[in-house]
Amino acid sequence: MGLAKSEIFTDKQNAISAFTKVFGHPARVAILEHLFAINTCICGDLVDVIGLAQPTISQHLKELKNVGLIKGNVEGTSVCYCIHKKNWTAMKSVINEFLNQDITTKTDCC
Amino acid sequence: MGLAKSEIFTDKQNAISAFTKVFGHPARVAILEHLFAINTCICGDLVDVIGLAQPTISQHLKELKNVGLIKGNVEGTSVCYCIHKKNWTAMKSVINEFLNQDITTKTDCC
DNA sequence: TCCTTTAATCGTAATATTGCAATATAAAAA
DNA sequence: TTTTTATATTGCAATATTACGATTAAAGGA
Repeated sequence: MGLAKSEIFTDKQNAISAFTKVFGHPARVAILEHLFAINTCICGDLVDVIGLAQPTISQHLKELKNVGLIKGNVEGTSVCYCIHKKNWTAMKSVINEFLNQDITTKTDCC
Repeated sequence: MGLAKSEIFTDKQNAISAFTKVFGHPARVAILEHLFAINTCICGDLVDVIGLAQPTISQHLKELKNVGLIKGNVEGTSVCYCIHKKNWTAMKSVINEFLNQDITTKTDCC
């Protein structure tokens, strides 16, 4: 298979897994951290910062763009990427709702 | 390949991606939501609740256990699973630190 | 126009993931 | 002891992911 049966899950469950799936690779975590750390947006030097080949970085950027967490802007021969603030904030509230489920009233079974 | 070059990333980056990777499948999100919703711990009726075959659920539970987010307790012929509270809380702080990076001072490039 | 720079895309190899049928295991019940 | 119940494991097929070399595309400069 290799294909998740997403049709049997809720939209919210699929949304949570879609966002977190993108975070499920250290390169994409590193890319996002760099985008946050650098005040001005970044393009091709991600290749030097991360240490993966250019096509690999380009592929990871594409996945980040596909879920809407970054956006790119063509500037001459290079492309400037940055965090998509609005979508990042929206994603945060979805993930936080999931992470912050009430744990206190539950009794451990083991 | 299909294999992430985890050695070129920091421990924190790898930890973030390890946790979120587990959330990157709707079935595991659904399992965790159910474990949170049911006050008493749950074992095999996850198969009915989720709608995947028993070996598939068992496999997802294994992955959740491997990252330490749930724990299981054998009770007769059945196994009682529950959230590993301490590890869940620790995971939350790691993920939250990543999600809550300062976004306000950054200027959009596009 | 031709070259350089930058990034995307294509093609492909290696590996991982998802899902399930079949089977194994282990404890309780009959 | 045999049977039932509950879960884990094995094996496998289909698909996805990761990574990169080679190539392409598009803009700027010589």
